[in-house]
Amino acid sequence: MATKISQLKQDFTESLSQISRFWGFPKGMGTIFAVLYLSPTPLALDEITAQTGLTKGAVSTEVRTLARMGLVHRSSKLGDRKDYYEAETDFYTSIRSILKERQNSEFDRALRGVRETLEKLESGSTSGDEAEIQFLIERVQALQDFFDAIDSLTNAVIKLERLGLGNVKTILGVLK
Amino acid sequence: MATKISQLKQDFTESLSQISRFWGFPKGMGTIFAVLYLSPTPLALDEITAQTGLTKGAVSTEVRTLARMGLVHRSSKLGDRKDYYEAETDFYTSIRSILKERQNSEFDRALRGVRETLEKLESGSTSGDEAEIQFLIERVQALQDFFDAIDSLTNAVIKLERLGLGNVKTILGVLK
DNA sequence: TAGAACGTTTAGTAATTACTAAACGAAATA
DNA sequence: TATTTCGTTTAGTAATTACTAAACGTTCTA
Repeated sequence: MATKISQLKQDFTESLSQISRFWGFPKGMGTIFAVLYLSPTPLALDEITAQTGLTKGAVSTEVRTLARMGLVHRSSKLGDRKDYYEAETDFYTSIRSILKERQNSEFDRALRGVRETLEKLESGSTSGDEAEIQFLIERVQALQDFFDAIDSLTNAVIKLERLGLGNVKTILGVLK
Repeated sequence: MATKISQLKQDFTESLSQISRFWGFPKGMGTIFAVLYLSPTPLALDEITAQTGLTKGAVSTEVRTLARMGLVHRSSKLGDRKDYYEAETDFYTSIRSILKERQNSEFDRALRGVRETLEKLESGSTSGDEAEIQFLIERVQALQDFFDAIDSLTNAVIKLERLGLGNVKTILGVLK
């Protein structure tokens, strides 16, 4: 027996909401993206509110952060005051801008904190038991190295044109 | 002028808390890990509560999820009823178990949801405008491909012995 | 067997986050 | 200039999440 399109869209939207929430983004963000992603044409704010059940306010703010992350694009029609939004369909582009976005965040400040701890320890300006200081240097250094590796990997991904299956297999092959 | 060790530890711990929160884990989890990570010896539950300011209950539950993720290890001393915890220091090991952990989660269920949507669309059992169905198939398929790529990459990382800086540079070189 | 020393669970609270409803401002239209 | 049509902001509420305090069960010790 046949499934209705509307039902499928709803299921899909629900799945994307979950995924969004899982990655620490508001559920509504996933919902909005899903609706835009399944629309062949750009949608205006009101149409989004209608299809998601969220309020104008919520859609307004969340669609803005989606745009900042590069997951949706804002456009406008001549002689039409409305803003229109459409989903980015190239995820390799999206992932790059998301990662970039994250680089200037709280996260980066925290990373700097770790680096500063390390620098202070190494500069010899720390008072206390010498053996303990040596131990701390080792540990913090190891963590710092790890962060650096992640950072390199992130930058690598940012620079990639496409993160296709072929490339992934190449990576595996090289490293094995 | 000299910085006190205790001050440095506190700053470091604060940084790790932020990082933890940023990745969607409870702040306290980062705090606990930091305390363990900076300790040369395994710590008992009470010592952790003392150094973090959290309560026994909170430490008990959070240390358990840390253990499940492979970020800390539980041990015990002979003739001592206490549990002792120490931090995993090989982050490449940790990251693998975190990723594994995540694979059997809500997230995976959501992914399956997307795949099902695609299968229903492709099976021809969907009622509705044919052109629209075709459009939906394209879109959902593209997303599915993306997820598959991510999945491959994740599995690749899981299989890696070490994700050291050298390897990352190799990846970059190969893909450029 | 009573008591102490553990870790766990539970029930409730505090803090955070996601959202709503409504006021608002700016731009277009009458 | 008054009115409509848009998007944004704000102030408050609902829902979720992180945590506390205390009861609890178990195992060891006296």
